[in-house]
Amino acid sequence: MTDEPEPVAKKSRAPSMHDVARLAGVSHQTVSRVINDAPNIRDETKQRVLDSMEQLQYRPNRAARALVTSRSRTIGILSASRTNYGPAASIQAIEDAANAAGYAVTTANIHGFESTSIVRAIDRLLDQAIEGLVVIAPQRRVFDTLAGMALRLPIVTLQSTGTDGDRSLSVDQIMGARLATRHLIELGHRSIYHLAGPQDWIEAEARMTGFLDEMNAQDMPTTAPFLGDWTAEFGYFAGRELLRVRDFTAIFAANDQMALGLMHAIRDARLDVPGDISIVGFDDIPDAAHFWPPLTTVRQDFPELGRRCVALLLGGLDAGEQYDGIIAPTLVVRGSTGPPLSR
Amino acid sequence: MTDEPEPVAKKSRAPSMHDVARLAGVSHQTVSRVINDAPNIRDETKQRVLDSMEQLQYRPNRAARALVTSRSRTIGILSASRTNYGPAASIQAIEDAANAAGYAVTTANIHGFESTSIVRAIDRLLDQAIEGLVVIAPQRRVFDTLAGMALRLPIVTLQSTGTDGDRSLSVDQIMGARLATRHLIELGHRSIYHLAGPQDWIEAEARMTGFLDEMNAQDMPTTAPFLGDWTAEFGYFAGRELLRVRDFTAIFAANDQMALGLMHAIRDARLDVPGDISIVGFDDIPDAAHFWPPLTTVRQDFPELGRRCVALLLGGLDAGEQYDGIIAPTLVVRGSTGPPLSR
DNA sequence: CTCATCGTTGTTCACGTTCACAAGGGTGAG
DNA sequence: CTCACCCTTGTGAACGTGAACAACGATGAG
Repeated sequence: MTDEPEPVAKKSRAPSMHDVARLAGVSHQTVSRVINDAPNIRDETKQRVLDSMEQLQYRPNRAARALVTSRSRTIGILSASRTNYGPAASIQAIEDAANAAGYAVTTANIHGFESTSIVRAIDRLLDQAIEGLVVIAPQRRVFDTLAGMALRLPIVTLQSTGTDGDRSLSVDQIMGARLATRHLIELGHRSIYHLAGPQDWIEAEARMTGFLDEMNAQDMPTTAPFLGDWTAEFGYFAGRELLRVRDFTAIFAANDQMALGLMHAIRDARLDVPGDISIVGFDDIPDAAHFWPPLTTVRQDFPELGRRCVALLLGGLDAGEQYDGIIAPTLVVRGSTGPPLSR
Repeated sequence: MTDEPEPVAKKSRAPSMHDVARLAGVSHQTVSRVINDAPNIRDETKQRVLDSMEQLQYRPNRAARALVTSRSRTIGILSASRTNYGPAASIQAIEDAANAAGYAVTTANIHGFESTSIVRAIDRLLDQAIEGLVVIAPQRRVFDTLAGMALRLPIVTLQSTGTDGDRSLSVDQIMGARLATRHLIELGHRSIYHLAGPQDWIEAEARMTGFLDEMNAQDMPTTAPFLGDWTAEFGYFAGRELLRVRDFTAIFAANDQMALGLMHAIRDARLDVPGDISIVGFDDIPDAAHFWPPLTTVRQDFPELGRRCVALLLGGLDAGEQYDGIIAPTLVVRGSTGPPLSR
């Protein structure tokens, strides 16, 4: 009888193509054809295979496929400060678009600012054999490191100025900054400050450029921008510093968080926004409409950015093609801006 | 001589173990041993192999390794609303901890509330052959779906109540809610409303439970909580509705965003926070300290949560072990709460 | 001197899939 | 009737790695 050496214990391994093939009475290759829906399979055969797959709860083994095709079907994202709204929204959009195209996504976070951290992050992505790379929230240092590594990969950078050799895709930061600045000038402000982002960030640089361009175009005097770090905390600190001088009637902050901190400092000084000082932000994070006062800001369409990003990357993977790399931002006027009262 | 049939054109394929082995004059198995630092390798041999790896810029092929070991070394994260601060911070912490342990991370987003979306998301993770699953921002529906699928995987759920059969790990939501509620009561408030999160969310339910527990413990009358959707937009809407009645002096909002919207609505009604109405939030997002007024809220230590989560999951993968699944939250008192004026 | 043992290295196979090619049966034209 | 061709399916090899086992030389004990 040899009573059941392994009656049910024949488990542990997941069913493979061969198991499906055996059950369906075909060869493993036929199963493969069904999966990759190749032409020239008899309908009845195909159905029998599908039924067997269903019955066994079969799942293709991604590793085996990657091994033989030497394609990982994975996209890597290199990101910094992903708890911020912009990067988070971009990542989500990229993931969704990539998934829809049958690609998986891996992310690697950069901490701090040492270049070893950057190299390690890229290394982890390469270990995953990514087929394409998206760089979010790029800093000069990241680009330099990337250039030094001479990767043989399609790379798309988000939120850059679009002036680099790599393919890039971005909301037009310069135009956004000009919109914000022009809005303040049209309201009658003559002395406008800019609270910029960290110097290393391409995004911050572009916004600063946009600010200066517009100020110059309108023959306005400019002062050196204040360099911040994107946080509300810094905005608050910067506000307190700036208010010591108080020779301005408006501030254009390089993002919404810093604008929030600024408004906090201004209120602490018993001044009014926008009565005494107008504030403009950048990003239009979901909370911005409910700040006090509701923040005038520049809206970036992050989901659209993510979608196009994947289209560009995958298009670049399969074949070169045209693309429109610039997305126009929109100015959203809310309560934090108004004409200067005193003058 | 057979002079070099393909002198330089031998490209395209990445170098494999065999290439390294040939260069070092050893067998591929020796290379394998060096990589997995097995014992009993002569130092000189090891060094020669390392040099060859360096020279060829060799990277182990993860797919091949996964195929033969049938271990993907990948952790899956099932998340919803990841543009919010809490989930985003948790994901980042989990990734970092997982990477440090040599694991990769894949995420899948749930959109909307249809269970097909949940199934698809889990399916994508299973396609990646994940070895463990982290569920962030869990909703009842997700758990039901998960239970129905009977996965043979270690699962850790974040931010749940800890009452489920699965291993879970969370900041103690009930205690956090009680802290917030007690704070309001101690200030002298007698009529307190709760603006809760979406009904389906376990997290929202726990906060509501904490609120009701504390109110009952102190013999306070309670009214039915208002059910929201986590957004500032909804907080604003809810605020306008609640102000029609205005039979309360304080509101405990289930997260900071909704608290922000509430404060916006209160200001629009020409009322003062905290003079007329005190507001408490939950999460302590980085911006909360700069809201107007700065928000009293309950702080959750998301990074710590992520770290412990991975420790638990990986501990669970390798061997069962003890764990401390509850992290205590902290009440952060700021300007949005004070004693009731009128009474 | 011989044999067992240990440290070090090599050989062979298996993992689950796709690719290249072959084989078999049916159909139509000459 | 025969041959060429197409449609459908099967066979065998290969991808890069790790596991099991074998082999080799050196060392030490008897």
